[in-house]
Amino acid sequence: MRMSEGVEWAVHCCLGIAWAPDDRALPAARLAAYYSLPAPYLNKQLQALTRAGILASTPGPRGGFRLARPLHAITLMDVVCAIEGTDPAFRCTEIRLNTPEGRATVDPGVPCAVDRAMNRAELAWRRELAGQTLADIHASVHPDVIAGARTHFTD
Amino acid sequence: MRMSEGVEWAVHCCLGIAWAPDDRALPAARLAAYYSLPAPYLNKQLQALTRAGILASTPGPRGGFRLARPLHAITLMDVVCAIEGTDPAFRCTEIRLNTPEGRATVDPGVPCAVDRAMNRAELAWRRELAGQTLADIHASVHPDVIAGARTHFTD
DNA sequence: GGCTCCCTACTCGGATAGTTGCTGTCCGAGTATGACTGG
DNA sequence: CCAGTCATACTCGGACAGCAACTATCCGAGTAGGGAGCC
Repeated sequence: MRMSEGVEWAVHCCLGIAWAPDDRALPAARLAAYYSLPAPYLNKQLQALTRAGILASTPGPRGGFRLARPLHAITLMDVVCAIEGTDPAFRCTEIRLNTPEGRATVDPGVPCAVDRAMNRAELAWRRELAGQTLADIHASVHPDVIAGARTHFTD
Repeated sequence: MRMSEGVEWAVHCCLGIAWAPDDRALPAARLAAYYSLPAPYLNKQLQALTRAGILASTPGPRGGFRLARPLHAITLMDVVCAIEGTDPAFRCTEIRLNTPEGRATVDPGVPCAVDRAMNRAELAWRRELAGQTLADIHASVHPDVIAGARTHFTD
């Protein structure tokens, strides 16, 4: 099980956009250059964030991305779902029904015990992600880093 | 992010092995036939469980797999780690250090805030997995299912 | 001088190849069983 | 009748293809801005 690298990029880029001046949108190319990331692929991730309603994009000259809502209203869960999708990591294929007596002895109304146990763990994971906002992460970043980003994005 | 399908197989097969008669080991082919799974690939998963010390294998005629320890001593975390590996799903690549001023402003001793937040969520997930044993799952399976499996494995 | 129109350049957006890891498969090494042979 | 030996068949174990998803990339649609031309 491996989370897409785009999630890390997405979180960092949301913070970078928050640190940029508010008066104008931040182009994807600028973000890519700042974090030394491949620009076209980063663009793809930012598009996903836009579709999820986390970012707002404006095309044309002086266009780019800006936050659709403040940092404290964006949870890590939002970002992860935007990039990775909403499907659960564990997907029960109901192999208990494939047993010789499966369809006779198993009550389809009762969910698979394995599935329930996995979902319980995944719920704890999601709950923890939903409990942390980008503002929380922002608060634990050293001010010098934020100041450095701001100057690089002001230009 | 998607968990390997082998995890589901592994948990169900551990239960199946537990339900089989204790006097002899259960061959992988028998398990595969019972759950309608591809035998060679299931064998691969069982090998992983053996390497992790969850199962014990005996080659030769009347050989097969049996539990290396009782159900209550096997957690879901054990099974997931055996199949998926121990690497965390989120792997921080420290892109914060790739910024122009990154190596100057970021203190390498302070961990990445994004990484810490993700690890916190993943820890909650692992904690929940470690808190559930196969005995717990076994307890919530209908007795008829267990009886059916036992007869099919006794033969 | 001011307004309108057009052209340019810039940006996002989705459609298109490359690569890694999971899925599925196969055959060889090793061993307990059972039969056979000799005492 | 019993013990030793051998052949056999069965099982796990690791090495080998196929496929899907992630990674990386490109080019086209759309738009704001600036300049030229006209009134």
